[in-house]
Amino acid sequence: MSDLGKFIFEHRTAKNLSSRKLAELANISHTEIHRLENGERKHPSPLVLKFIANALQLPYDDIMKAAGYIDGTCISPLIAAHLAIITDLTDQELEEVHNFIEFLRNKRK
Amino acid sequence: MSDLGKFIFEHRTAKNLSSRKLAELANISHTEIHRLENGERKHPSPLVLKFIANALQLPYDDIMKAAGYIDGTCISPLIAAHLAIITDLTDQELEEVHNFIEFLRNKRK
DNA sequence: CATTTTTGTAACCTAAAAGCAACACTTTTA
DNA sequence: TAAAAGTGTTGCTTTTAGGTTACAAAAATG
Repeated sequence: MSDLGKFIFEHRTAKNLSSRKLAELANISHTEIHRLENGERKHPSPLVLKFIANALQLPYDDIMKAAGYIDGTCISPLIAAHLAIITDLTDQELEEVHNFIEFLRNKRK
Repeated sequence: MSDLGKFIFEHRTAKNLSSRKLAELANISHTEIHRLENGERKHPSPLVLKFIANALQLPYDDIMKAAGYIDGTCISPLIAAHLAIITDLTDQELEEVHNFIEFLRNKRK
């Protein structure tokens, strides 16, 4: 079973939804749900993934990640702006920042 | 012209590439480039977008954003991990981290 | 200026995504 | 326990993404 298949199946069953019921909520065919869960659909369109994410009340990015369409994590533009400060740092510099934060945290106690 | 169309056209011409040349680099047909730039393709697959991003030497997330497939900004898992770390810091501690980053940046020169 | 070469566009074709309908099997429910 | 509704699965059909070829206009080269 594919990564995306597991993702949909787990969350669907966790909500006690049949494939038909999920399909109805997502406004797609139940057949498509079945194919996605069984890895028979190689390249599903982001649109149907969005419908399914909405129906399952899950973040769109999560299902896109499960489908292998994006890697990493998506964040809001607001947080991204604050984060932009450190985006030019090297991995080693990030490591130093990491240590510094640990130092700050220990200083609390 | 669509958002994605503008995106591809601007970056292609900025690199002095013809649609045929870009298509060759991306291993897709030049017709598809044409259709994407003119907004004739409603739902392009993320796969061809990835090919084009690679050919144009641009981040995959940027073209996905232009296509409307993701919103917000995508960050690497590494940076995401560091972001998770600082969520519990106080404003004053964040200020100290900020200063520390400035210090690191100055140390480079 | 004539002739290649490049470029954008359109017509046609193929393959894959997605829907429709029917099928067997299970679980309700009266 | 028999009818009915629900569930997973499988052909078949429709639609659309993407490729191949062809063609006309523009640009380059002699």
